[in-house]
Parts: sequence; structure tokens; C-alpha cells
Amino acid sequence: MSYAKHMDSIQHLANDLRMACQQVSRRVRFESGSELAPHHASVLFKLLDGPRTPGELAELDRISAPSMTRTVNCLAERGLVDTRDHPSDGRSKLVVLTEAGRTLLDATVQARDDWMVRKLQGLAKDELTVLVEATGLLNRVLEQ
Amino acid sequence: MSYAKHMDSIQHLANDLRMACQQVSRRVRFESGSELAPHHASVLFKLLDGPRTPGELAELDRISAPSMTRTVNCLAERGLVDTRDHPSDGRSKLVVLTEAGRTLLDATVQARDDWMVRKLQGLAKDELTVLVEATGLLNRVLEQ
DNA sequence: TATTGTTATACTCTATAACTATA
DNA sequence: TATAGTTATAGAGTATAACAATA
Repeated sequence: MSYAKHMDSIQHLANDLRMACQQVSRRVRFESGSELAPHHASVLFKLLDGPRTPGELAELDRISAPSMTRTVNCLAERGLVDTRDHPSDGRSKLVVLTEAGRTLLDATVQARDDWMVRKLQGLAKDELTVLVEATGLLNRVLEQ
Repeated sequence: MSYAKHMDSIQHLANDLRMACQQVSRRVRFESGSELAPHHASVLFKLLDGPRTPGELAELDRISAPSMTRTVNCLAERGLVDTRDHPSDGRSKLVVLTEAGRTLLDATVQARDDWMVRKLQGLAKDELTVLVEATGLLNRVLEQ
């Protein structure tokens, strides 16, 4: 395979793989029937590892601080998060996942995974093996 | 491999693969620097194959007809689409991509593909082969 | 009478600017 | 003086309900 052709095939792969990933991402949201808006789910996910300040959450989701204030208030009213005083900075606070928040998040993850499992169920074992390897590769390139 | 273990591995794969696809989808949007909002890009993409009525566009993107009216008006003001009379239905119209719309869309696709190419560039040939096969499998399961 | 698209209106998420409290 | 978060206000995208024109 020539250098040029190799490059060309990378570009084709880049386009096809990107579009396939975007399709999966879009359809899992539409078709898994979540009760959780994307930006709400996104915040709750980030609280799984532990408490975060509103500022951290805003930066992680690339939205403004006032927008995150609103989102956190909304999640708190729904009982999905609580806020605590920050242990070392009196200006700040910590947002933590409640039991209800964790339960709803678990259900959301499960619904999305169920959708994906249904899609994968028709595949042969060697095809699943290819996807396992591909997932590892994707995670590796995403670290860049 | 037992049945139970096989099922378990499918669930793990489903979760890992879904999250990897969502990461790709999210990061390609954030990091490829598009001038085109997602819902605008989505409409322009659907016009690549040919003209569509506003109703068709609304249904394809799962938004209401009034929302699509607004989006089409906005795209028309930016010169990215034009509207024509529908040839056989006087109530309807056809939305068509302009030359400027096609140019911007091409640039958007190229920026996203370039992002993906950069991610893939460190991989070996056999790893790229795995991703080519995986892409085919993803497209197959997405047809379901 | 049913359907396509638009207008009227309202709600949500986003942003920037101005403000309060603390570092 | 700088920083974390909130409040005030506005813009954009979405929705439902009511309306116009055509099938």
C-alpha cells in the first residue's frame, strides 16, 4: 500500500468512524427514553467520582458559571443533588449526589446500556471481539 | 465461556463502547472548532442528498414544525439555504442548500475529520484495520 | 375535513455584566 | 485586589395552541 493510499484510507476511516460514533451517541439518547436532560445527566455523571464545586462543574461542561448555578439549583429542587459548605473556602460550596440522584443516574446508564446490548446481540463472538479491541483503541486515542 | 459470562461481557462491551462513542461525539464537536451550531449543521447535512420540505426536516430531527420554521428562517437569513415552491403541493415548500451552505458544510466536515485523523495517526496498520472492521459492524447494528 | 406551514406565546438553557462575600 | 458564586437581563432554541392556505 502506497503512502498516499494509506493516508487516503485513514481519512476515509476517520470520516466513517466519526459518523458511526455520532450516530450511536445520538440514537442512544433518543431511543433509550431517559427522563434526564443531557446537561443534567452530564452534571450528575461528574458527581459520581465525588463532590465538585459549581466552578469545576461549569468548566468541565464548558458552560458559564451562572448557567451552572441555574442547573445546580434545578437539580437540587428535584432532590438529585445537595450542596454543602466548602471545607476550606468560604466563598465556595460542594455539590454532592443524593441517593435519589444516584438511583436515577443508575437507571439512565442501565437504559442506555440496554439499548446498546440490544444492538450488539445479533453479532457473532469474533465480531464482538473486534468491537472490544476497537473500544480499547478508541479509549487510547481519546487520551491524547 | 459460559452463557452467563458471555452475557456479562456483552454488557461490559455495551457500556464501554457506548461511552467511547459518546466521548468521540462530544469531543469532536468541542474540539474541531465549528462555526455551525449542532442543530444548524444537522439540517444542512440532511439537505446534502437533495431538497426537503420543512415538515420532513422537522420529523428527521425530532423537533416541532414551528421550531423548524425558525431554524430554516435563520439559515435562510445567513444565506446557507434557499426555499422554493413545492412542485406538486401548494401548501408546502422545498428547502435547498445554497453554494455558501455547501461550502460551510464541507469545511465543517473537513474540520471534524481532521480532528479524527489526528487522533488516528499514532495507530499501527493492524490497529487501523480493527477500527475499519469495527466501523462496519457499528453501521450494521445501527441499521436495526 | 385534513394537512402544511406560520404566528403567538411561553419555558428552558445559554450568555455577559453587575453585585456580594470571602481569600 | 482577586476570586467564587449569585442575581439581573437578554438571546436563542424548543414547545403547544391557534391560525392561514391548500389538498
